[in-house]
Amino acid sequence: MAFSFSNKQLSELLRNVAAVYQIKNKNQFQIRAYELAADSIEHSTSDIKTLWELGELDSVPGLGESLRGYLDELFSKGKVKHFDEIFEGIDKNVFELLKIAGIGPKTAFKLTDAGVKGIADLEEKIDRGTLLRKEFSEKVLTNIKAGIGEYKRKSDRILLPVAQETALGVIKYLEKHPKVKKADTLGSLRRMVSTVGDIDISVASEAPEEVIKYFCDYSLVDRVVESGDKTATIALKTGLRVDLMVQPPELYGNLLQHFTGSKNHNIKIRSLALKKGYSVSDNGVTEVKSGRVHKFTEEESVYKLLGLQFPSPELREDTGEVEAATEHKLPTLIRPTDLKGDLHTHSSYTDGKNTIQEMVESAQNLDREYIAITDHSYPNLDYSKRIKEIEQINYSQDKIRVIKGLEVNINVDTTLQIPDEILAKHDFNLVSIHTSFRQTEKEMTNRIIRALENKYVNGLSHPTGRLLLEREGIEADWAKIFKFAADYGKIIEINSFPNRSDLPDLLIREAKKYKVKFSIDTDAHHVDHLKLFDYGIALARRGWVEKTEVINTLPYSKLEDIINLSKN
DNA sequence: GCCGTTTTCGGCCCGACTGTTTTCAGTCG
Repeated sequence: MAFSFSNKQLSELLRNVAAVYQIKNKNQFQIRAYELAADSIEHSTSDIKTLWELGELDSVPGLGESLRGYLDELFSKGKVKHFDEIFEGIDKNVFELLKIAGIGPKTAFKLTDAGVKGIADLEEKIDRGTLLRKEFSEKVLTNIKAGIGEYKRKSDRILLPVAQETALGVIKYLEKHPKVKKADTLGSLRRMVSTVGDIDISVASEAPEEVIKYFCDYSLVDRVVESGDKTATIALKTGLRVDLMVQPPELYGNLLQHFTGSKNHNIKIRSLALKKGYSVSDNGVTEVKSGRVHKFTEEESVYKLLGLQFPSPELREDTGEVEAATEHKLPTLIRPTDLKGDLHTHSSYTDGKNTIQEMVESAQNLDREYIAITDHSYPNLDYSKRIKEIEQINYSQDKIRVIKGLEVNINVDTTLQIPDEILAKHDFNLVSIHTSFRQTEKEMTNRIIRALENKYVNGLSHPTGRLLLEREGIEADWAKIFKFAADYGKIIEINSFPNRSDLPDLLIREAKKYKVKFSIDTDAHHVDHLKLFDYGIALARRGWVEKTEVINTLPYSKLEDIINLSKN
């Protein structure tokens, strides 16, 4: 008898242990070990329980002998005696209160100790004034109350384009100030993570106090959370937080470097720097012995001083890029200008908003060399009419080639939604899952591989089927699917649509190991969507993808060799 | 509690801001 725990549940459990250790004033490095293990599990592409079953837990970084032992106990007995002892005397409401910004483990503990039963109860007790006492001053409670308000207004994370739009508004406002020399995004936004929790912005200026005051006066501000000499945080009316970091222009490179990488990237860089005798921060790179400070206007110089190849922001996640940069073996990442055409788009024949003609004209205006119109496999569709229309467009002009494509549903019984005779009349057929997302891993893997076995099928689109902030992706044996795709020349799509961003970056890295060929597509359902390539490119770069691994970097003439296009 | 091009012990990234703090703890990124 074994007990099941998802990666998310496991990382939450370890984070809770870390929180209680903080309350109990345990060794800070022990606390960090638990947090690092939680991060590692949360970001793992493999199911931790499956790894445990295979006896491969030691492949997970951050899981040492002790933690592997605890997980072993957890999976076999359903609980861990050591953890139960740790949690003894700790009200479980502590963990709910931690969701409020500004409340950490110690404050959460003090609040539950004072009888608080959760977030709603906390708000009520603050309003009634029953919490006011020495350890919770008026100011502290006002701050917490504002934090609760923001928690209720905002969703956990927002999609990258939404964050970018908000950030652009702030940056445009900042750039109007005469003392602002430069302004950029930082953090997860600059790394182009598909969902973003808050917005970080950098400014180069000789007059930080003036800029910070100006920032706090931004029209969409709900409240100023904090503001000091060189940084400030505001909460917008939407509940979203914006952090500002200011440094003089001669330290702007150091600032960008300090606040772009993930927490673990930064820790690794600074540890590595220490071994070389440097202390790295946004105030410069200091030679520990002499105290000499290196200031840089460009962040490239920081990495150069440390003897590292420059890692593009998208790579700075501590997933091997620091090691690769040490050996100067970072990949040459694909760029937006490398893409020659789009291989996944829809028209008004199915659920697209524009006609084929309109889609083609827009694609041509965007300098695409080709576009595949891949409408859904609706059983009642007039396929001959659609094919004829595409052929006529190709006949009438030679500026852009239109590829007759389809996006075919894979039925739950592994068959395809339409017969082979229809597929055979098209030049590019993608398959995808649009129903029954919750099959077992084994069933789903079989379903996808059966579909890819069809000789008329060229590739798999939006492979995991995830919808960010809405729906988890399917469970499947990706290693098996990637191996099959690589062996039989089937393409795995990187879907640019921001709420899909599918494959996820870590699975792209997995797929690369099997030498899978990708396509980067927009999945456009409207002419405006044809511009979404940048998000697919960003995702591919986060997955370390190079130009040569993506088939639609090829010109039409070379593409024909790969997908056997019929002459039309 | 983890980990190793200073390996099985002794280290473990760096700093800003707030509150009420006269030197620091808590929180955050």
